[in-house]
Amino acid sequence: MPEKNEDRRIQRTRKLLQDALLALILEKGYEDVTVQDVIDRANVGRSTFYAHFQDKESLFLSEFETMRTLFERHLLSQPATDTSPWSLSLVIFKHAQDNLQLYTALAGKQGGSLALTHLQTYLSALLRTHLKQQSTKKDNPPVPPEILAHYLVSAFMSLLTWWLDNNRPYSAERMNEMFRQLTQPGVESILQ
Amino acid sequence: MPEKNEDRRIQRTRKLLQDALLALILEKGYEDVTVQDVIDRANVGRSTFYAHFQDKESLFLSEFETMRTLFERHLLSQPATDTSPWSLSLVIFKHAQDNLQLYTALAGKQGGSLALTHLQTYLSALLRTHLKQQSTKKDNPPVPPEILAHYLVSAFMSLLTWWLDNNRPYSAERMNEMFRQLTQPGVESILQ
Amino acid sequence: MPEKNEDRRIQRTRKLLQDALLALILEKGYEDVTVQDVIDRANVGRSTFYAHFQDKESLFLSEFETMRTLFERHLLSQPATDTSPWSLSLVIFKHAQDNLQLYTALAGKQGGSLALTHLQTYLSALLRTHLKQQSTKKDNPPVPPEILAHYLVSAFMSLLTWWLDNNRPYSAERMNEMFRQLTQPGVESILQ
Amino acid sequence: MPEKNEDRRIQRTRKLLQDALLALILEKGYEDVTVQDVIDRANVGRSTFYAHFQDKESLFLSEFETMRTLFERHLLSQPATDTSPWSLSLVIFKHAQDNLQLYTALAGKQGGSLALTHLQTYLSALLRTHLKQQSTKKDNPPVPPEILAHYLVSAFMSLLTWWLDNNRPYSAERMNEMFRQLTQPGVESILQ
DNA sequence: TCCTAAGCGAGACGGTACGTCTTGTCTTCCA
DNA sequence: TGGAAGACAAGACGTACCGTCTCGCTTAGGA
Repeated sequence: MPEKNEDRRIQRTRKLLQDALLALILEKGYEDVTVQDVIDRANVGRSTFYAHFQDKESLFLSEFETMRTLFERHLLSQPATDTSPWSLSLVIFKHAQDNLQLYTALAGKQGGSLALTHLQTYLSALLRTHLKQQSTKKDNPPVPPEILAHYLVSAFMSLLTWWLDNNRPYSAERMNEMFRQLTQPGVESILQ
Repeated sequence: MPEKNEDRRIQRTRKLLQDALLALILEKGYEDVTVQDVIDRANVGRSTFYAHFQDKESLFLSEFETMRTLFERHLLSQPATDTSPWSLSLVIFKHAQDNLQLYTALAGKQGGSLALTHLQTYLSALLRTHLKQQSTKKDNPPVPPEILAHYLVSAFMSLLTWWLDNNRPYSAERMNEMFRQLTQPGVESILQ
Repeated sequence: MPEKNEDRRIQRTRKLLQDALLALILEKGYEDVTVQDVIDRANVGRSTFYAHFQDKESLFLSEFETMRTLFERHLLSQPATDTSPWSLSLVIFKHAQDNLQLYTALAGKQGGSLALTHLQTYLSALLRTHLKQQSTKKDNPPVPPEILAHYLVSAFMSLLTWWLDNNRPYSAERMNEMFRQLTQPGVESILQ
Repeated sequence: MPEKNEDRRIQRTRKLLQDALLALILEKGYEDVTVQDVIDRANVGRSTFYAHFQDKESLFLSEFETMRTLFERHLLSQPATDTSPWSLSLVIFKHAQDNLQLYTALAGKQGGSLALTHLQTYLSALLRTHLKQQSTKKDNPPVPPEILAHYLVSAFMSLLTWWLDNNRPYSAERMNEMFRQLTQPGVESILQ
């Protein structure tokens, strides 16, 4: 089922724009990149940019979607060991390791707060899906599930962004081990 | 030694601008507020704004400084019970409760990510000061102190911002108790 | 020797474009019509337009040529009465009457100044041809022939465009009679 | 009655823009001048342009108003000889001679058709005012007054623009004499 | 009491980025 | 193989903010 060539041109232009933005974010940070910068870098006309994306934010979010798609494909290809948050977080750390530039541009300090907000939302949803079966054993837990999820995702993201912003001095596995050591005792004491 | 009237006028103008920004942030979010909005609200001339602050960010950071000063005065007035992170966090939760509008504008979702970055930096420094004496007992801790501090501050801030953004359904004390339950077991297992 | 079908298609496309432009000029004026408007109206691809005409102006001038060709065919079919400017102008008034839409779109107020310039040039040439034999009797006429021709054509066009833009309240013959009454005395006083 | 300095700044900027447009029209014609050209030439910010004029056309019309004002001041300073159209036209020819650049940019072939339309309207009104007392002696003139005025103004303008576009080979007085010789016999034959 | 310096409002200004619009070229596909 | 469809580069448009500036008015505090 071959794509139309026409579609291939469109995809090529989209990719040019996405790659240009990615490179520029790493150079000067998301906020400082202008649409003009992007189209100059991508060698693309101004109207072409706006034919593909509503604005800079839309382009940025399309990168986020790219990352999400890549990640979910990766997740499905993994042998399902268990459903604990810490096996999920390990998959993410490793995926970030393998897609370093993309993750750094999105979640690193150059990426602005936009992706972080979306990442928080996405990971919360993922965590909820992942933990479906592990319903709370207690009827009245000392920490409401909503706060628990919020906390866990924030804690994970703080380690992930620290890692990306500090040239990854530890392996993905080591980072995940730290994450587990910091959060597992507290979480388990609450869930029993 | 009374202040000069001239100085009083200056302070008055600064306050007009700060209050105007604060109100506007709560109305439409930091990013969407323009300098024109601020000076219209404060009934101040454009050049007056720039005589007092370099730009919108400077004005915003001056609010942050206000909060920091208020907080440190409050901290010193507290009876020093212990130096654990969780007694410090309780003081902050309570101070936020008492200065709700200020904290919401700065650390809430309307405040943008700017204050959060500064808050992270400030709290990390505060935590380090607070924990000075509690040097790691282990020579080679499983989690480096830098990461530990980063984690703890992030976890705290995630609870604080959640609380501010969700109309504070729990008391400051209850929030702090959750924070302790979530983080203390992990932290102590590392520090022994 | 029948035309090739291919040629007929080409002529058909040209006509579609010309008719589309004509209709659009009458609707919103030459200046406000865009190439996109024309090809939408003509149901023609963008590249097809540019295969046939260099730009909007070329298409417009092709309409002008159409009018010119039609007019000259008409002129030759007329019995040659005399060669005075006022018998020529009568032929034009009558031809305009018979090709109202075309003349209105080109020479009316919707047609922009482009056609008027060309019309001025064309009519000046025509007038010169027509008046060849009537060389100036005076050696040093009080009004140089160039100015005389310019004046006469402008005066004629002012009546023609007024007539087209005001729903032709008088007959072609009556308009021509006015033109003669206004201009003939002055012209003859100069040529003696 | 001194103007405010503030107003003087505004007038200065307006003049910079008007002069820039005038010069650019003479260089490349009204249609080819872009707003960017004007603001570059005037050393003015883009938003400043739009603070003063709605668009290029507005700026152009402000030049027209300048010309009109200058002309009317000139007209009032003239000794009122008689009220015939040909004494009025002489004043215009002479005023054009004295304000050559302005008239050339507006009414010359570089000026586009915009000014000509306005000029036609303005001169028609002026002519009507001038001829108020000379009511038609005939009850049913062979040429309606509306057409007569339209014709007379067009004929005048055709001589004026020819003169400006051809480096004024004759004096203003000579041009006006030609205008009179061409038009007066016809007009008087109609009005008796 | 004057007067001189500073704070201030008002807002013009140059500059830059935005998102929209139109042009003329180019490529791809289909009948 | 010609034409429909439409992606594309180029660049002008009018708008929105920014940070600088010039101008007068007011209002002290020192002469």
